Amino acid sequence: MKEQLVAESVRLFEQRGFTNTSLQDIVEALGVTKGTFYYYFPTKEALLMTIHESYIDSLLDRQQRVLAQTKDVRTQLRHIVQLLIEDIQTHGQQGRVFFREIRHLDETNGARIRDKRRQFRIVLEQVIANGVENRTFRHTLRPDMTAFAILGMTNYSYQWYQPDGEMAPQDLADYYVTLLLDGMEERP
Amino acid sequence: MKEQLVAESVRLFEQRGFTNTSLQDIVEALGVTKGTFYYYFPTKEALLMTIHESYIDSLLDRQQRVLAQTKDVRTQLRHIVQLLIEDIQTHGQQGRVFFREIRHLDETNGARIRDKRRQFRIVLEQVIANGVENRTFRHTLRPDMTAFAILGMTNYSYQWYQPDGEMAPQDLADYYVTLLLDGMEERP
Amino acid sequence: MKEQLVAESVRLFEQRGFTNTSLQDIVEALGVTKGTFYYYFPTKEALLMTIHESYIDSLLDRQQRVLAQTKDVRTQLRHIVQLLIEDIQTHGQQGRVFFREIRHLDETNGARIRDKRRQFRIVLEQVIANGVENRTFRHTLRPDMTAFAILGMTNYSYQWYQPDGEMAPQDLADYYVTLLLDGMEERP
Amino acid sequence: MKEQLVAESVRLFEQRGFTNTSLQDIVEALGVTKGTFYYYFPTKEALLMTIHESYIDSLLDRQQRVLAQTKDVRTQLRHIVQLLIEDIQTHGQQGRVFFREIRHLDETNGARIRDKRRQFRIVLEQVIANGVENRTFRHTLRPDMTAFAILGMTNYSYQWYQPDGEMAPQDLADYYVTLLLDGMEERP
DNA sequence: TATGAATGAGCTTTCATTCAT
DNA sequence: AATGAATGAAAGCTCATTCAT
Repeated sequence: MKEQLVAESVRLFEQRGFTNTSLQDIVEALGVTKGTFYYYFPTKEALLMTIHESYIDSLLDRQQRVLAQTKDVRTQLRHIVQLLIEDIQTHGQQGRVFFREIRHLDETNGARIRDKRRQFRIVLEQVIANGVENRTFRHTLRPDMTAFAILGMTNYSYQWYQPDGEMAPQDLADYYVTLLLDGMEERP
Repeated sequence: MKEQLVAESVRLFEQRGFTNTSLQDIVEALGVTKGTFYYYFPTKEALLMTIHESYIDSLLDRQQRVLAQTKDVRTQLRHIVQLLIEDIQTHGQQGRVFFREIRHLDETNGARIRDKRRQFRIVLEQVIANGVENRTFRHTLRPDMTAFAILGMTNYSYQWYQPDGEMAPQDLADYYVTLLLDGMEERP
Repeated sequence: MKEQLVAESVRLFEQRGFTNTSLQDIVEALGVTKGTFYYYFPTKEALLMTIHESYIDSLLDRQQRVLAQTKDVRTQLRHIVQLLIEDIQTHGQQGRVFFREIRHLDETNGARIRDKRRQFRIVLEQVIANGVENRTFRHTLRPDMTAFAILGMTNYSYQWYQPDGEMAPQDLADYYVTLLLDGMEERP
Repeated sequence: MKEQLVAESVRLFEQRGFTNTSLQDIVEALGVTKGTFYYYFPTKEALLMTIHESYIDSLLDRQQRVLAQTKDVRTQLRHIVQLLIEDIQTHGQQGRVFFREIRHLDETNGARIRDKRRQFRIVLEQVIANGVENRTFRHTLRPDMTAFAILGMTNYSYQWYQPDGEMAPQDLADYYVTLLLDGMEERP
């Protein structure tokens, strides 16, 4: 039941937004009553927090596994981008809720999630910094802003990319990595 | 008065979000009453629409001016990125409201804004396509996804970039353009 | 309207208690809507505070006037008892709400009201102390506990005394004062 | 378990009031579940009734024993006052709940408790009436109103008297009895 | 004897909106 | 051009109670 509540909420939050989805909407969709909801969650915000935390924890976890797999920074970068893009297919709704509704967490919870997001970004920065150091990446690269650029690119995909269209997630990820590594400019 | 209402709303919407800002909050901040608000706007959503439309119209307008200035695609690309990044300093709040609250427009208005956003993107795509055609950009480039990548990168800056920090908007824009054109990889 | 809301609330709170009276009950009794209530009071508790404060302020005010009228402690005592007893007829409902529902004020408001109640008691203590000093009252009298005794006696009247019965408020007050001054014991 | 439920409830009802204490609060404080509660009590109100009835029955019982001990009305009066005052130390919480929450009993139960309270008062009235008849007490005394006065005095002590302070319960009882018998006035 | 899941009615509060003035 | 009183629908949340196990 708790899982059903989470699943249904993700669906509705993604469609209508957190504030525009009432508890009534959620429980009605499941054919239960509001009392049931409050048996499992102390507040509506706690439900949102559950969604956020499970999402970011999963990302962090998979990011760590990527790092453990290989020491090659190009491959690490590629896998992190893949991880994010392929996630759209499996957890797109949850991701969109995650990126959009963080503002509705209370101070404490918001800080906690932002902290974990920062962790993810810092790991990415470190990968880039390592690549700069071992001369895989250009020495003029700034790891921080480059990480922001990559995350902007991938996160935005949640808004427009349809994984069931002509282009497979893997292809989009590859395209982005190539774009990032080689740049736009034609070279002889 | 109408302008004051818009200005104050932008401030509040950015801080607390559209749904979490009540009309009461807005009019109280200006020391007027709700009646006043309804003299100038038929609904709360109409106010949001005003904010959205003025924002995107201004962007489209400036984008057109960029295109008129030069025919060099590299320069056009550079100026479009600059336009978006420098906008953070002057209209950051409005921008964040724009990116975040579009969902609260009604069907008609939402469609209209999305349409104008699409226009902006398509122009960017066209610039890229032109660059591909005249061999400035790599022939393997996909204009659509590349445009999305650029927009993701720049839009995300609204979330993290502090224009009053160590790095000037112009610098960030330059960094992004270089990153886009040259890529990350070290080349001999 | 605000006064009507207060008046009706006093009636209902006295009958059913504060917690058992819903806003719905109050506004329904007046034929208005809940919105109307919240136009005049920020919370239900604020309404209760209004009732409490107006009650105790009135008592304190009348107590001061009693003190100003005469310097004779016997008369002062008599008038304070009269003040409390006669109040049952005019403000019995409000009084019962006052004695009963103070617990439902929040910390700040509760403290404020308790403070004013204490003031009333301390003035009474002072009257008694003065009487002891000038040998009107027995030198073994303890002003504090005697004041509590008097207040217990009078306050309890709000629970059982029916001012429209055979005994007029003035008579009850006189009876109590005599009992207090002379005691129960038969003396030759 | 039943006794634990009662004991914990008394504690909580006294602190927060009957309506403001949820069953959840009670069972949580004991580390059991709501089902357990409903095994022992059919309703929340039944629990309140148990508290009331055990309290008043005990008072009535002790009052009867006082009467059986002596026929001297002065002593009877003294012992009844002592009984009530000393009770604060041993059953203050229960007493405060008793005086405060009777309104939350349903019609039948409320009537039953009020009836027993009346019994207690009537016995007290009878003691006074006997004293008047045998000229121990003044012939102008009205037993009914005098009983109310005494009860007001003693009951109010539950609100302010701290039995662990400087004054022992026995002392307060003695002080009150002396005040009642001798009055406040200095006599040569 | 006790649990835990679920109910449903009711609660206080919020808020966009209306409208006579 | 602006006010202030009022509305009504809906929101998040609480809680006594039920019941199969």
